[in-house]
Amino acid sequence: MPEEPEETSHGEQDARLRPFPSDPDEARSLQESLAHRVRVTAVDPDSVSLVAGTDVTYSPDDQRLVAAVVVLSRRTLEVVDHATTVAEPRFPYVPGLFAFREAPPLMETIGKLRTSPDVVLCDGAGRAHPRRFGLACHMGWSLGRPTIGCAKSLLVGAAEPLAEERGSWSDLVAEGDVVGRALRTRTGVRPVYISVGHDADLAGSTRLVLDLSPRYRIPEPIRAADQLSREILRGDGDRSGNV
DNA sequence: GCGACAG
DNA sequence: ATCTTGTCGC
Repeated sequence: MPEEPEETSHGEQDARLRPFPSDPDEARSLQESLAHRVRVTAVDPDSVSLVAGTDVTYSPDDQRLVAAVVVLSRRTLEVVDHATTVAEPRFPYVPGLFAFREAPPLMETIGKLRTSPDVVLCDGAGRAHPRRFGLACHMGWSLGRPTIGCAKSLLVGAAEPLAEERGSWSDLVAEGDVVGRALRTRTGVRPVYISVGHDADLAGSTRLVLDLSPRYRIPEPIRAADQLSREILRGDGDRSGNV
């Protein structure tokens, strides 16, 4: 459900109605017109109760996908809710247009949750994007709630060198802008790349993602969504024990 | 023209 | 992303 009913241009009203065009050029111009709407707002990790992680897995022939969203307690990291959607890919993978492939099934899946997460952690980029409107921004704009992008590799820019210790970070710079941070979630392991999706800030996002990654490189909510989507794709019979 | 390119 | 288990090393 969209957010506040602000001054909206005709173009943006149109975007509300058709947020996922199937034409690549139309998709790019939509990103350009929406990038300025990303809100950077301070997020206090300690006030976050529920965090959702999202991921999508594809069948080898790319004829089927499974979108998964898992909600964990920020404090205990226990799974409190989850939902999945099986669908057919409607948009090809094109670097920079990832949202048009993954956001539709993810939005549908979030709609199936019975809980309402305070923050959504997306597997991909937020503002660290050629037009500053990656998947996490698109999700945040569509949901009207805080989102954070957490990518395993870079789409744009370069990260300043960072120390080997867990918790160290450095600026992620693209075209002269600080668009995110490289964050070391495990000592001696490649960093992950954090960027603001919507209604978040880099300082709060960095702390939150670090708190959510006590043991592995990838934060728990995204790991849980990754595992769940793979299980469903494989057609695992026994799913008992899951909340 | 060439290389890079979230998942 | 996906095809895929064990294995080497800290």
